[in-house]
Amino acid sequence: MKKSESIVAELTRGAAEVIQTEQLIERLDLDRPLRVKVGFDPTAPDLHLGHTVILNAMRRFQAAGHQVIFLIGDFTGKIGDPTGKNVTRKPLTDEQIASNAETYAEQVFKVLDRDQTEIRFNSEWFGQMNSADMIKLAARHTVARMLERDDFEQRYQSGQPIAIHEFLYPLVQGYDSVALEADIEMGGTDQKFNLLVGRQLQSQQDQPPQIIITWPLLEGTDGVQKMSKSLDNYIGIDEPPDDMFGKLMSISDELMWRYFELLSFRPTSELEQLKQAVTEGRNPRDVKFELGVELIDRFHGEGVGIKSRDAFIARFSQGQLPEDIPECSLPAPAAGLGVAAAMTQAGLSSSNSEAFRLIKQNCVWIDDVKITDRSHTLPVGFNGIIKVGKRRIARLIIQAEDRAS
RNA sequence: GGAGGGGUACUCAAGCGGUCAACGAGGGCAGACUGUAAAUCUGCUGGCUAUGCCUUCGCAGGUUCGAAUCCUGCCCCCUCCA
Repeated sequence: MKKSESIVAELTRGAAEVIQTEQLIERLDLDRPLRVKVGFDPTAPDLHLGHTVILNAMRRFQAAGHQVIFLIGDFTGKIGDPTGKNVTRKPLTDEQIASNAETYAEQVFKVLDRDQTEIRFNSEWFGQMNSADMIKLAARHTVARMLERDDFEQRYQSGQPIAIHEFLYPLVQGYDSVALEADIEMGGTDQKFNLLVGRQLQSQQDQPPQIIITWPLLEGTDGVQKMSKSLDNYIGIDEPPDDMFGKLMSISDELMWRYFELLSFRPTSELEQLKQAVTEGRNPRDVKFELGVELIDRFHGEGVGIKSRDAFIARFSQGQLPEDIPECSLPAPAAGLGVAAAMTQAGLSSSNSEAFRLIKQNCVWIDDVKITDRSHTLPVGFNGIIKVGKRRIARLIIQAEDRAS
């Protein structure tokens, strides 16, 4: 077995698909740093665990001595991308893109090695193209082939709109590979079509076609849909450790194994041992603790994971109050402030109506006394703990309203 | 350009002159059971200065005591034909 064959197994561990493995081996045998392109659209600057699946893969290539290209699709972002939600995405402004790109860069180097990462923007080459060039690019592909893409097909069949410009997106992304002379492009499994277009365009330009590696999309905390900010089922890598830990604990046991597989750095053999232990009666919750500790350590520093775990046990298993309760001072007239209004102003409910509903459902507690009277009023000078359900908690301080000063 | 179908709350989807803040399902929130798990069961799910009032059914007008429901114009989507 050639040297590269064993490396390939390591580099693609957990990948959904490699097109083509033989080509990858050949390319690795060239014994030069390969250009590994991964595109990110600039709409969602807050990275979540789903993004880290591919970042981990990129890091592995860096560890093997290759050049990773972090491509920000700023030009593409201005077009608007067909999203997985089958809705036409709104184009972004230059300002939004600039600030999003900055946030991206900050977060990405929590995982990637800065020295082996090339950050590029596709407006570099598309900004210079004129309409004739763009039409020439569009002439390289047919409508029928575009409609092969699964989400276009589905939207077309189900009567959802598809704007013409959306057809340009795969071509633009494919052309990025030509411009960057990518050896390898990686993406989520949903990107397969776009990645293949890159191969086609490169061949047409007499470049060796890039090797494609797709990675599974991580399910969100609901365990069904892919993790995404817009579906609010995500765990952000910048989230406070305790929140991150709590969210990880709320995933189902089944999903836990998926997270282990795609996010943990533990070797496969160790995962098998954990599964075996659960089969033999170990509480899955305790195994989930280990996952939480590992990930919190990774994003917040060694030792933080254990702290989060202990805080979690104290709060939810033993019912203690959390250590740092957010404090909220609210101004009130001399007559005091209604609980509902206070809840809304403190961000514990989204509206007064919502607050009244919560009170009606007997889940609002003030200093361990259940509130059942919706007109309950907090007097000026009040200082106490309000709990709404199990998770929302705050210290409320009611102050006299400022007189005109 | 012609013919037809359609736009309802976070999503899907009923309603087709008053009993509609709008059936049902999903999602979400809360409760029970737990391991803040899943599954299951229950309640809630437009807003407000709150037993009443206000705003919502693509947009703008109109008819009517009364419109999501009828009429007119406009916008958008889909299908077939050109």
